[in-house]
Amino acid sequence: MVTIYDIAKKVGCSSATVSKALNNYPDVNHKTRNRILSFAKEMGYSPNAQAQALTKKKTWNIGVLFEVEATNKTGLTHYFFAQILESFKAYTEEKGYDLTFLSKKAGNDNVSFLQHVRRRHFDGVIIANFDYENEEILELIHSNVPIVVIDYNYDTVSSILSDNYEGLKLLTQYLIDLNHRDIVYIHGQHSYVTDIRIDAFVDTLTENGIAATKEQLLEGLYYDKDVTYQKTLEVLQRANRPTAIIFSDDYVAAWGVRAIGKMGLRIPEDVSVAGFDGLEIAEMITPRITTVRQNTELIGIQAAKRLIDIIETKNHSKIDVHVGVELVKGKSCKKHEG
Amino acid sequence: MVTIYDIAKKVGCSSATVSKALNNYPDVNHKTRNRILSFAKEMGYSPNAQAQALTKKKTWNIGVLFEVEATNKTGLTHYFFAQILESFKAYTEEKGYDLTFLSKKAGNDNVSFLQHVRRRHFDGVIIANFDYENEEILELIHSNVPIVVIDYNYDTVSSILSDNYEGLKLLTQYLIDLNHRDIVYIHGQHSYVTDIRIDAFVDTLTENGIAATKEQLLEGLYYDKDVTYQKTLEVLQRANRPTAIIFSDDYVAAWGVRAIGKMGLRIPEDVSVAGFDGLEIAEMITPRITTVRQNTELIGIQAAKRLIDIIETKNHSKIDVHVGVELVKGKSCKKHEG
DNA sequence: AATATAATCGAAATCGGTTTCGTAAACAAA
DNA sequence: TTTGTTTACGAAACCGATTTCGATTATATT
Repeated sequence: MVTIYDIAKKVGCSSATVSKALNNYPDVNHKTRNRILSFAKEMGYSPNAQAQALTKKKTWNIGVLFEVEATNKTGLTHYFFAQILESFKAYTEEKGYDLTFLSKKAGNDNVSFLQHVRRRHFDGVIIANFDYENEEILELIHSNVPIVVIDYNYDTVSSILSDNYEGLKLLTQYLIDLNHRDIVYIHGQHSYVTDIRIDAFVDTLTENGIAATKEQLLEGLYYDKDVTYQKTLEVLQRANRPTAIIFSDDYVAAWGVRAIGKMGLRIPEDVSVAGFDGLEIAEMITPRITTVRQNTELIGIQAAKRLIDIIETKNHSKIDVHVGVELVKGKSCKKHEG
Repeated sequence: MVTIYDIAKKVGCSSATVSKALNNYPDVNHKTRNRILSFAKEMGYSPNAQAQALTKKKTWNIGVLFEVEATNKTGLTHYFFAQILESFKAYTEEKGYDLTFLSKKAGNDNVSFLQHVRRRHFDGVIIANFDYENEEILELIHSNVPIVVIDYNYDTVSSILSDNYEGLKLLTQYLIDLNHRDIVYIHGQHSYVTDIRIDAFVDTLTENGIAATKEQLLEGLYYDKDVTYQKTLEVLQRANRPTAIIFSDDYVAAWGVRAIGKMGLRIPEDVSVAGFDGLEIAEMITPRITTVRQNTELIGIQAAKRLIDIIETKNHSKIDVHVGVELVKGKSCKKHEG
């Protein structure tokens, strides 16, 4: 591997001058600078990122914590978060930062997430995780590391969130406008986001003069097809079957559709169905599922912008970004003839 | 940030001794070792990975090149490759390696993939890319960096591949056994893997005494719904419509199903359909699509094993791993009554 | 008691850079 | 010619570790 010392030797100058030439310092003669630059190119010089990080105290490396332990879908294959990461990645890469996954192993020893960050000296960290109250996550959150969180809201950390209230309000109102009164919301496990959605659901019913009963809320599990399948069957077997079901997300909605089919019911004739997230899956299955699209691209970009801003300005202030949502009408909802 | 020098000062010894204690050198007294270890813990010491990499010449970092430029689906949201990466990640993390995405930017300057690797001093690189003949990829391939490639076969680099020949043979034979003769294969763009699959398709037809015509092969694009949609319509409008269609992958098969529906045809009554890869999507849509499951988990693990082996033994020999496939029968194929 | 051996430690070089500060040479101003 | 400024460069310290090798001390052997 070629070092600045090799170049210095060839050029006949000191390593200091080589470093300066490569970093555009003004106190290097044009001629020597050019000699150095051309030799560097000729010899195939690449600066050693580790050595640079050691002196500059900047690694150009962002830690990624995408661990979805609570479900059977882990980070990368989680359709929703994968999209966000994709967009986040595109933006940060453009800005020169590399993305590295955080893990609990470093070389031969086991470490906490924070220890992992300290070792690698990540410039910042992005977190998107279901288990937001995990002790190790909290340790990270309370550290002085630049952090941006997606889909959660901590007291002191900047976060990026879809307008979940608006999302569920749009969906609920849409169903109400289709004359549905008996709507069941099989929501995800409780969390900051879930509770907001539930509030929107209940509020919207109330605003329309519909008294919300506790039978209309059923706790499922995000991105868990088995739990949802069971809950769906449970709902369908009730004496008074709801006329519409809102699922926690499009993924489980797709499986809910299957459960409904198994029961010999038709969508949307017998029961209307809606999902959440705006996954491509909602569009692929038949009938196309009505859903609320979260703008994953924008979420990723905003998260990247905010994180890089914290890193580069060292201003850790909590700034929350709310990203708009959009109702996407499929073919899974129909006017209820009651 | 706490360094070994801080610990040395507290303990009253040299940094060398601290380093030795932390690295289990035998020439440190039990008592001093314990003092050092307890101080290290108390002070919250974390070794600086950059400094360690500088001396040890090992970064515990693997570069990931998952760039699917040829399609509209890039790396992470590509259902198939995301699954492989997920499993690869699990294995390498367990072994203590971190995963970092390769990019063409490093800090403020643009770099080639190889330059990026040289800067970060990745211990190894995993490549899964459609554009395997890309010049920058080739530069990487021909370097001395430990590399493992998925879904392609270079002269000198270890690769991990599904048994694609077997896969398409199973599928074709299955359709033939269902009495289909007029089968069209809308395959992906030409590549090492595609050509093998086409061979298997043609061979199997031939072995069954069916003369393969060129109308039976149509070039589509992996994971591109639009191209596939068009090609599907094209095939369906032919004077003599095929009785079965094999799509390049499950993702496009799902969209093909939609195209077929648009034409007012039923699956599998009017036309049988099959995909490839074994994505969850194949299972989610109606009817469930018959497919060939690639064992993404095993592919990821094998890739990780091979790469770590190259890294740790420094033996770069080309060793190819072939992973078995499995025919997954859905509801999309039916016996042809001719 | 004298010598050989083992146990423990630290100085210093090294990895590959960056950056401060001092200095010599070249040039301009008086 | 003398003094004052630039310009261009390099020695050396530093970032945070690892590792060699020599020195010292303690213990074992005869």
